[in-house]
Amino acid sequence: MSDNSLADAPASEKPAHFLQNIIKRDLAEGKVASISTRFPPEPNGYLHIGHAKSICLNFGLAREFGGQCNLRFDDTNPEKESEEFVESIKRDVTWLGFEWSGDIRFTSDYFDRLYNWALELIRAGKAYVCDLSAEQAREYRGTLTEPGRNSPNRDRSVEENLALFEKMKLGELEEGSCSLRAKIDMSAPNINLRDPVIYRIKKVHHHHTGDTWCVYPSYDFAHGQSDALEGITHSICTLEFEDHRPLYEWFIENLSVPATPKQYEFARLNLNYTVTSKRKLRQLVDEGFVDGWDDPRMPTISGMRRRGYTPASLRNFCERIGVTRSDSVVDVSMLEYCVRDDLDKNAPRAMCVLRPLKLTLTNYPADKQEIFTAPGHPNRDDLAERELPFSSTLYIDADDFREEANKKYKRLVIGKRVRLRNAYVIEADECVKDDDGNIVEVKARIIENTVGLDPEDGVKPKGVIHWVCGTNHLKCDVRLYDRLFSEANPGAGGEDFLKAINPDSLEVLTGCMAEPSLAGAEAEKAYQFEREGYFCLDADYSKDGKPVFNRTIGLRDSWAKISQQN
RNA sequence: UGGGGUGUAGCCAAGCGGUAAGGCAGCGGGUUUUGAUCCCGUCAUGCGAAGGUUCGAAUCCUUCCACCCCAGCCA
Repeated sequence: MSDNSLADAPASEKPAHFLQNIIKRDLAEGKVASISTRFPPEPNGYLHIGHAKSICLNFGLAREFGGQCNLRFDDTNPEKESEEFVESIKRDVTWLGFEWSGDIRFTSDYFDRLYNWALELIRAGKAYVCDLSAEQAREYRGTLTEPGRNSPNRDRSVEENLALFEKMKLGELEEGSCSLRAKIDMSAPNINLRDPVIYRIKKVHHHHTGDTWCVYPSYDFAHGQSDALEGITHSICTLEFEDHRPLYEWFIENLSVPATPKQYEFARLNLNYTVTSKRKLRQLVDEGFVDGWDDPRMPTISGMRRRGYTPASLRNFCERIGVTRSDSVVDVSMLEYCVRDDLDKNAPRAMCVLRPLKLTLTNYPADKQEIFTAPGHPNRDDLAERELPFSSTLYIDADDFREEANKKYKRLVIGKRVRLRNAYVIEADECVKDDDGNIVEVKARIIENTVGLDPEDGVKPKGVIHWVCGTNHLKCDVRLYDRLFSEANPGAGGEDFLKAINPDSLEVLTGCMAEPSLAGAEAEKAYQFEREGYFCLDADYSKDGKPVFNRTIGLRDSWAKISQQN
């Protein structure tokens, strides 16, 4: 008879999302032999957490199904694009852990072929040069509820169109004086089909093609054909492009393209208490609300990297939020969970006192020093142990001492005991105050024979606090970050999103004291400062030999809730 | 008021005619030399609403409602 030994539920796998299902079906039905996707950023800003979702999706799908994924810079608008952005994007994709197939692609590499396809359209009578100004074109386009009217130039001869387009290309016509439009249907209910502009004159230097061109293709004209050139099978974009799909398909059907890519849309990522719009992020940078695109408070990939987020935590986050077609706003706690999850498992532990308070051990010889060893991680023995110097003068965190407190407070209180992490149990006797009544020193006694042991008298300490040696520690600054916006949906209801900026998003602590082992900290490498949170050295802020640590995220803090209730 | 989409818990999200997965957050408890981690429990008589079909509906049909996107020579 069968037993239940195998009846345990198989590790429940994440259910496939709609794009995985489409790909499985296409592969099974033989529609495609293998898949090709692409991540197509415009190099006009730094990548943010929303792009991470797209990157994980496109590269992830290719990896999962044994296909390929290209990195393509969609650089059809030289006015906004630059090499700086190209470089940052390459760095971010690589850092996230993905590798693009073959060489990096640029839509601008296809400008010649795109131009020829424009000629093909003109010759077929499916495109024309329109002399309407931008304002006039808007009037002719109609509205959401009214059909548009045909441009007066709609029926120009092929020859004339060819000649005019040639002049556009040669730079003989002024910017804005005319454009090349696809001849589709000015009364189409889908406004994108009302004779969309496919080429415009821009006498602008291009970061990749220099001054070769003074006409540039529009996104709609360039994207699908670029996909076709690269043999992209599944062209994945965000929901707002859904209305463009008929146009995408119109070009593919009406042009002699080498392949027939298909477009699919998914919902972009929204995170509460965060803005994910290049325009807004650029504004924060340009107007000095943050230190730059990679300010640790920014939701950019470079900012998060500097803050201490790990590639694995971001990938895991993108995996957990799912891929659907419904608009959604993910709670930041989901992201925070992912970083803590990764860092808890992998970050070596260390002690750092953020707000030092002198602790004198009155029964410990002033000339004595011990060295304790502490594990690198409470449940991993593959991480190196650390050495902790100990002497009669120590520093503890000011928050960890109170003259008196109720029983919920499990730290140091006069007359009570507490465990110094990895060292002795101590008991506080008195504290010293300055003229203003501020506590400046605590005097305590060690309880003998309590390193690794409970007190022999049976009076166990209720809590554990961290500390650092008074004579042998590393001085450092610590930057504590809070959310950049104090409203869940910055800019909601037509408000200026800048009004939702959290004035306390940054707190710089100076005079912090860390255990000596942290002297060897490397930038971006995560440490858990025990009882505080996860931190990493910031190479840019650290100068003059004084290390500066960024707090990636604090530990979950159930004490905060308890203490606020009282 | 045209076209295109989307509605399952506070948030994300499975489900595709057989009686509401999972995760995050929350709440309760246990372990603990991190008030962390970890572990256990709890959390939708309900699937935007109302009708209808069916033995049976989140799943099918009808109507309605809400929200998002589109009128750049931006992407």
